[in-house]
Amino acid sequence: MKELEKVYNPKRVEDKIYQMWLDKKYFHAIVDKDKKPYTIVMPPPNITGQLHMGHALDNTLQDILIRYKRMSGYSALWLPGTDHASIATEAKIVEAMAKEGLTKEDIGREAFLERAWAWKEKYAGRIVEQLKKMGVSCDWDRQRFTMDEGCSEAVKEVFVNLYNKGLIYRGERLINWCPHCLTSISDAEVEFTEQDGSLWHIKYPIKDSDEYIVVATTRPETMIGDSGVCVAPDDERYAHLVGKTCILPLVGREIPIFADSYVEKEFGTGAVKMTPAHDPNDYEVGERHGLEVIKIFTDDAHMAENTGKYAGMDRYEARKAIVKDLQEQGYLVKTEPYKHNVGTCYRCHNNIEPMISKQWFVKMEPLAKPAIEAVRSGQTKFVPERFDKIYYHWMENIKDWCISRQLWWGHRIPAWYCQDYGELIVSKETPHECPKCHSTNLKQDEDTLDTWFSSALWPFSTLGWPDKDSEDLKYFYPTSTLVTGYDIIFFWVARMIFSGVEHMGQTPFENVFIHGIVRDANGVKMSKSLGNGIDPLEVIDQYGADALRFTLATGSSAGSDTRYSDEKVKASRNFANKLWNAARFTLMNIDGEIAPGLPENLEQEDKWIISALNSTVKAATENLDNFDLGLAAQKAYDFIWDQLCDRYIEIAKTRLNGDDRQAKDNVRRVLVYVMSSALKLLHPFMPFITEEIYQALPNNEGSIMVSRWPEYKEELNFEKEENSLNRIFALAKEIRALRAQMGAHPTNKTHLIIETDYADDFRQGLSFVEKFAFAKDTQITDKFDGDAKLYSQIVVDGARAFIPTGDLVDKEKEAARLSKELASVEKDIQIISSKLNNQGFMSKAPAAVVEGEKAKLAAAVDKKAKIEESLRALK
RNA sequence: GGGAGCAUAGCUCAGCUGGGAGAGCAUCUGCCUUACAAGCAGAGGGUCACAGGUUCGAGCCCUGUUGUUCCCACCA
Repeated sequence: MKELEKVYNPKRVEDKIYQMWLDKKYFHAIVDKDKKPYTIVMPPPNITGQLHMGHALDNTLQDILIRYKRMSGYSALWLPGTDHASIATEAKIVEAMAKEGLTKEDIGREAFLERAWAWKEKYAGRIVEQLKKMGVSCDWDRQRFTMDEGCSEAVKEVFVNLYNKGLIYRGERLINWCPHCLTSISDAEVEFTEQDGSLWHIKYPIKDSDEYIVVATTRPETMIGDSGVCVAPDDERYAHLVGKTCILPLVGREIPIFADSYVEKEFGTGAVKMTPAHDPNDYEVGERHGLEVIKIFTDDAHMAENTGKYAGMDRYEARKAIVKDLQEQGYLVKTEPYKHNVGTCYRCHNNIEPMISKQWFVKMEPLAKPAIEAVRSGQTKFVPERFDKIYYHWMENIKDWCISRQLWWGHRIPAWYCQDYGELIVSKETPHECPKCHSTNLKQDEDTLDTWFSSALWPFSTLGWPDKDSEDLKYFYPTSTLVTGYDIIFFWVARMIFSGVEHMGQTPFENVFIHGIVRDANGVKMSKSLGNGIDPLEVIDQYGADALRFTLATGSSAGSDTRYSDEKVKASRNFANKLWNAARFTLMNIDGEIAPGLPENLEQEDKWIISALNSTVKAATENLDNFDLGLAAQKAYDFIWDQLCDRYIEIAKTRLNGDDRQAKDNVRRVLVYVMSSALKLLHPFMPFITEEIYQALPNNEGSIMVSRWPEYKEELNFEKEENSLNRIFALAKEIRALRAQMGAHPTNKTHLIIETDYADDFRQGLSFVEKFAFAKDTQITDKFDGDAKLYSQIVVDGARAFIPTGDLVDKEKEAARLSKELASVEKDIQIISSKLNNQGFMSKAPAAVVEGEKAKLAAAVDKKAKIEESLRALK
């Protein structure tokens, strides 16, 4: 006999088991031609990151899938890694240096990178250790980093390939500039937020005239860089001014007035000042009309030297100063409050500044087309499906991707400039001389690449690409499922798809399983600034990793957000404890060896539980295959708690406490069989506790995580036994309800007579009828022949129970109860009859449904008669 | 401006291809029944947002309305 602690203690179990799994190399996937591969690449967490609920959810879902597939006989690879997160990491390091009074420029690029690598060494480990606490079964031997040698090789290969195909180019464009991070960012990295602002109406005098034109703007400070005023072509108010010149107030520059359909007459004054260097729309219009591009901001969003008296001012200081000057000089017509959307940096949330700048871009259209086709043709499927629309919309309207960043931490752009004649050399290897002029005076481009440029290659760069002979790549690519949040479909998923299609000729994954975000108990998004985040590690410390995982898995469904609350985790923890005690019971009742597998002779109740297990296996497996992970978990939960614990274990006690050695042995074998299978079903969700219990059970297959997933078997369906047991449970339930109403104490056992057409079934289950109904001296008969007046009566489908009123006496309550039952059954009869009398129903409903209704009616009529009889007896 | 999701018990959410509404938590009652009080037994509680439509039959399908959340676009 083996003793377990009375309460499950995850802390004692989790680390020990995780280490065992590591030692046994169970997470390590091998290229096995006899098995089918199943591959997941982990969305690499940032090295700046700490484990948060988003990671917890994402990794729980991945671990559930990979464990399920591993147990189902796949060579299951879950490939982990971390992301260098250039902009976020660089910001952290700059911040840390600032505390020492240092800047990047003070220490130089090389020393800075040394610090960055040191940071990586320290913190990449931290997030990995935190992930392990979740119980993730990823192949740590294959762990990768976006800036490791292989991934860097892939980045260079891709850059050079795309450049040679003309899909990467360098040019001056209007880009999003973050004055705080001091780098360009891509369109996807701009977040628009609504801000309170003003719409200033400003007079621009017409040259050689007393007239003026009034423009409306939200950004008066940019007027210093204005190079035109634009009106709608069909605007009669301004038709006479088109082609004329106006004079820029405060500056005195002469700028043209022209027409373009971009302008809408109805908005503002119908006249728009044009600042091509600092507004994306103005830039486009400016291109069409050959406007001068005058850059007036410095990189940190101060007024540049060419802005005269405003030079050196911050952009918002300058705004105040300029508005004041305009007002004093009589150019300001009016100011109205105006709410508008302003682009902010997704990292630091400062207002971005559109700027004209020379950057590197990926030409997107040729890449997007086949990537759209990959999803349209079903090579990659989104789960849930509706996310494909979001994907299409983005891909179809995609603009070129600005990939260069003015940062040091990242993949340096593999481009060199000949300092003598300006020749551009793009190459994987560092060139020694200029191919044109043989000068050795070469300088590498200072910029690095967008972090997402390397993440985009993750599904194949981690498997050995660009080495096309890599065994891993051949076997594990394309990967099976990508699990990620809807918030990075654009940043990451879309870019992986077009990269996979372009460089591998094959989409990177069969399925993209999308989940939502974890919100707090009030439905508010968890965030650092709000301080409403919950630390998964603290939750694990308090309730155990299994409880957290189970909560996240059952609480979330594909594509939807989920709310975290302590109560939910507590409920999961209670479930773990329930399971633990079921195991404790099982082990307490086993001493010595027991034979493996199921016994020859199965009792009615054995068949019932086996059959119920069998159905659960089937349903839960289907759920897992459909990515309904929460449903699968719920089914395992219901089976374990309601069927196994509340019923079968109670039933099993009869034989376990009896004297029949053979019966005892049989029930033990069934118990162990059912318990083992249930543990397996639950293992992907609660890996630690299931492993701990499984290993304590006799005849186990070693570790549960490499055991065989339970299979549905037709020969284990026992419909008859399920029906008869369900009848027994129903009757016992009614009796318990009656007893509760009468306030009968469990030790107050009652005499019981059961009148039923299923007498044999009830006789077989006699011991647990008595157990569940708190009865003794039970008689089973097909015809009751006592004096009904002396009994309380309980009626269910197919059976009637009689309990001497001496035991339970309140006749009035009983009459009320029976009357209520009668009313309910009468209502049933009425509804069913009206259906059966409905011509349409009879002629159009499927035969099986009609038969079902008829059977229901017969049962209800029978029940009604019995209740009426019982009521008469009461009087 | 365009698009998507959601609306079911007090709360959080299930509800498969249409066949008489479920769970957990919370509430109330009674139980320390030798696996488990992190438990057991019982009870109450829902016009399935609203209005139409399709159907023999609608929580589920269709249309519209309202509320709510989110995504995209960015009219200066």
